[in-house]
Amino acid sequence: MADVLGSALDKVLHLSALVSTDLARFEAEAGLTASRIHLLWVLGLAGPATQRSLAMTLDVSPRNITGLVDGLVASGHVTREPHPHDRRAWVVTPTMLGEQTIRSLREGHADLARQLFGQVPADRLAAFVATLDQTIATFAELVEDPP
Amino acid sequence: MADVLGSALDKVLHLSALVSTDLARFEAEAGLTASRIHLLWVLGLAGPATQRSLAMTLDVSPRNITGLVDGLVASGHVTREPHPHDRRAWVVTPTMLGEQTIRSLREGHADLARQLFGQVPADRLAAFVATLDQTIATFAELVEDPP
DNA sequence: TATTGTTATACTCTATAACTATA
DNA sequence: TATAGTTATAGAGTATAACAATA
Repeated sequence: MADVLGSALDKVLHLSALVSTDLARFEAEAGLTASRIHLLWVLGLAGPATQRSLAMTLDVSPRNITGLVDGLVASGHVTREPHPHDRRAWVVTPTMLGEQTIRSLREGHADLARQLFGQVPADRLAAFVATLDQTIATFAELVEDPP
Repeated sequence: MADVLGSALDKVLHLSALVSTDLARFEAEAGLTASRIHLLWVLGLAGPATQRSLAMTLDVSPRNITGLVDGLVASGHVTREPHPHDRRAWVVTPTMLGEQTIRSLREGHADLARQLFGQVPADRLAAFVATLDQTIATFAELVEDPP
């Protein structure tokens, strides 16, 4: 009964943990960490960004971004360019290596999705996604108006 | 097309991230960290355990367990008892506070599952769980026999 | 000789607070 | 006065390697 509900949640978390395992393989191969990969991913989505905007997007302190960008500059994945109109700010831009990493990140993500869900019939997959949507929406309501 | 597949994966990860947010609230309330909560959770599932077995279960170094247990002893959630038959080993056991924390952890988990999935019709939930099972099984095959 | 756990050392992620340079 | 980022400081999680005590 209520067991089915808990089991659904457990399985979502289990799948998510498995995907994290897969990411860990990528981390090892690329010599990066999860946080740095996350930053690169965001750069790939939104393009070059100031550290301030990265701090907001990643929901992390500005000081933390300094450290992450330091690491990515050292490994050659991004550069810090002067901001064209604001001499206080830096613009963080992926290098060619960074762009390449972002591409393989995307490919890995798409491959994994294809492998995981490719065999699921279309109607069942649609229902699956709809249930996820409903659940995510429910969660948003909970956060706004806790019981 | 392939977009649906990626979207399914993204949404699983999104829901998982939301659940982690919820856990963060618990962390703040209980004055604990995610790693220490994870250790307590495992103790709740399997009962008192040696540090060695905790290291294997949590897939973390023995040294790391020393630190986590140090923290949980300091906060009064667990005790280190001498192992009855092996004088090298400690047995980590929840205190009354630890047991109480484990209980509220379980309750919070069950509440969340009920809130998230309670409004989903039974047949749809069953299909959801079946899709998760299939996906998790697919992943296990991938890991054993990478493409 | 193998196992359990700790000390030593080091790196990353994270935060807050104080500060500099610039807007 | 407010904002962008860095320096200073601190704590947690993580790892490997060397070591002690015990099996």
